[in-house]
Amino acid sequence: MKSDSENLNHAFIEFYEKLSSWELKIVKDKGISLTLIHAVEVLGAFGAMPMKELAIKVGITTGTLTVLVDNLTKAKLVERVPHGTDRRSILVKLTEQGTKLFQEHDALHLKLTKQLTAGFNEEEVQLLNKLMGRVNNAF
Amino acid sequence: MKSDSENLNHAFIEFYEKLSSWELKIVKDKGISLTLIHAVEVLGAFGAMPMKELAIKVGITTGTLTVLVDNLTKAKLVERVPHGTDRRSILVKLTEQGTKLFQEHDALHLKLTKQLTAGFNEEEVQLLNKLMGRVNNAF
DNA sequence: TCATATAGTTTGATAATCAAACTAGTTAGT
DNA sequence: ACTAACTAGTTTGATTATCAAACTATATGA
Repeated sequence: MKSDSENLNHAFIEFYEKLSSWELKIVKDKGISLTLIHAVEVLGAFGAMPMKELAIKVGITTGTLTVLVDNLTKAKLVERVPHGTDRRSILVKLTEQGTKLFQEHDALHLKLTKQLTAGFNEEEVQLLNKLMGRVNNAF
Repeated sequence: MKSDSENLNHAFIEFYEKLSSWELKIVKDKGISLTLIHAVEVLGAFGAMPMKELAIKVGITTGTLTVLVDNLTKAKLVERVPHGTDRRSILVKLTEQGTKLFQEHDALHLKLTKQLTAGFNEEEVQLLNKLMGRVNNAF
């Protein structure tokens, strides 16, 4: 007999795996890489941030990020803006077009979320949101 | 004011992002790739399966998977076993050593899950498990 | 001031990945 | 039963992603 924690752990893993596959499929269809959309998602969710911070959040080195941001800049999705007080640092910021991409992607996520909770009533959605919020805060 | 679905959607995305970063860090520390551990996780969770099915679950082409399974085989983590009825097909199966790696990784996940739900009582863990189970089934 | 640390870039090498061609085996329609 | 169409997996050739380490410019602390 498995413990409650083990069951929840496997539910988390299953969710993560399925969401990974979904996300991978979405981005491949658009011909972009998972890392690229991940960067856009982070910038969309947290706002403009320095290279270093973005690299850590996305899970790549700053060297790799330099190339990625070069490409994103060429594609007019982000721009490099000077950091106010530290002249070594550079903020990466979504352009209008980049924000649009983020919002489109976010809309796809929302559609999926609604689909996944189609059998839920309002209270259940709120409850799950509350529990997941507590999980996220403990991260 | 955001709708309940939007809030839940963003909770899901935040959870996914954080778990991605966590997983990436774990595997980088071990010097293995995200795709490799993903394959091991899928095999550990679902059991032996044909190349094609594994490729789809992991989100890569069968060509890429051939190389990956070659490497995993060299590392004695998986083995190719004949498919019972279809001689074109090959099952990829975790070896004893591969199963051990899976279990070690799973233990890390469990530790994280327990940490994330440290503030939960037993009923809340069960409830979250039940809700996530319904979400996973709707995928 | 100067040594040390940090942010970002560049470089050179390696690993991951894909699409397309290929081989071997299966299935369906006649 | 034959053959055409399909499917599973591998190989090949090219491209892309990635890293570690060296490098430049700026910041910080003793």
